[in-house]
Amino acid sequence: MSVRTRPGPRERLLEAADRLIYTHGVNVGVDALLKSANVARRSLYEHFGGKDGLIVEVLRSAAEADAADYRDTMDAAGDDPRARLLAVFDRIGEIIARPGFHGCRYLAADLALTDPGHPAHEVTRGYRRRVHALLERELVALGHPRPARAADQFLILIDGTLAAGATRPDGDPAAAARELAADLITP
Amino acid sequence: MSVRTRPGPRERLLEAADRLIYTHGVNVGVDALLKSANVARRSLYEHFGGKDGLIVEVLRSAAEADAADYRDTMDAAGDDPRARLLAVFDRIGEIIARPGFHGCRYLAADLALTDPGHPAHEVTRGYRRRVHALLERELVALGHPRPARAADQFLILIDGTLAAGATRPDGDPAAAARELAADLITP
DNA sequence: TGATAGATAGATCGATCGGTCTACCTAGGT
DNA sequence: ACCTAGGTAGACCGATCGATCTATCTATCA
Repeated sequence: MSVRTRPGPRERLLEAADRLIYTHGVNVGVDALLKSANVARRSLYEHFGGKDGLIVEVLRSAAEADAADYRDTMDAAGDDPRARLLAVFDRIGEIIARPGFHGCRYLAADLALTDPGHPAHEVTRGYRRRVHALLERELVALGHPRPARAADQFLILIDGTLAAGATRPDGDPAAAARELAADLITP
Repeated sequence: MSVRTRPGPRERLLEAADRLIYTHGVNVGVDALLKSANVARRSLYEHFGGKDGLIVEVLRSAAEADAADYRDTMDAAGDDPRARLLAVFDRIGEIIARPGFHGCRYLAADLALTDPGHPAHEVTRGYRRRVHALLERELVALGHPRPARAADQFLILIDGTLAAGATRPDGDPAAAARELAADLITP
């Protein structure tokens, strides 16, 4: 009643797995996930069917949040498509600087799950398509002659920036990539 | 005598591990490595001290070969620093198109080995420094005003290209990145 | 020829893996 | 008051993990 309802085992598992899978990789043990979430073993298999199902659901909800973050970032930058696009790299700079950052979770999942048939790949592919569409929309508004190709190039810059942030913490990869992006949208 | 001397267990293990670790990730089992190399269990621990030692040595020798590949690629492009730098992306395009390609092995290792103290990270860091130095050397020869920063940007483009090649096989990320690189070295 | 170093094969170790199962408990609805 | 659905706790399963060990074989060299 007066006590706030404790999140159910499904929510607790998603939250704990989101954190543990990012920090320890998808090969983190089921026991560690259950212990961190304070959830019974059985609940995992009831709600997600197994570890793979949990991984997929974690990626799906993270993708939802990250896509919303892209939208919010661009909306906060105003109406100018150019400013909206460049704001993405400022945001990525913040993300890289966050304690505990060590790379793009979607790329990490794709590289770690070497079975090309793993359902997680569909989730990451869908996420990239969404980001590509967000970028392309701005590039169209900007009147870019080849918006689809330019969105490809933006994604290359984003992936490269996240990789650089994970492996070469010195320097400011987001600012370096922002320069390249500015060239890309400055005729 | 007339038979070519069979490579020793160390060489066979390195070759098999290089292949299996790239295709199945660093979490591939020791048994699979031994079986693929036709090597006794004991030999692994004699030569490499353990699985981690083998991983480190595999990355080290791969880094040696890849650094040589960068040099050869640039040398084959002639003397013009601009041509030498852009040739890198043509080469990466070939690598991405190779059957079985699924991303940069060094980034995959860094993302999979979540322990920041794992000795493999030093190897990958050293490799990136070598590539950075190779690029910066050309940028200096080109008279680029900020060669170190430009080399950072080249590495971002390279990492992004490899990531795109691994996750979005459609399109031609190497060509897209080459365009950005050309802008970067065309005042 | 005999000694030695290095390789092979494989048993074995404790730990952990993902997954299934039983037993108990508790909150909500009738 | 009772039933039921969903949760917890934890034993248990076979498989696999990385690593250590013994025992045997083989090539090379003194």
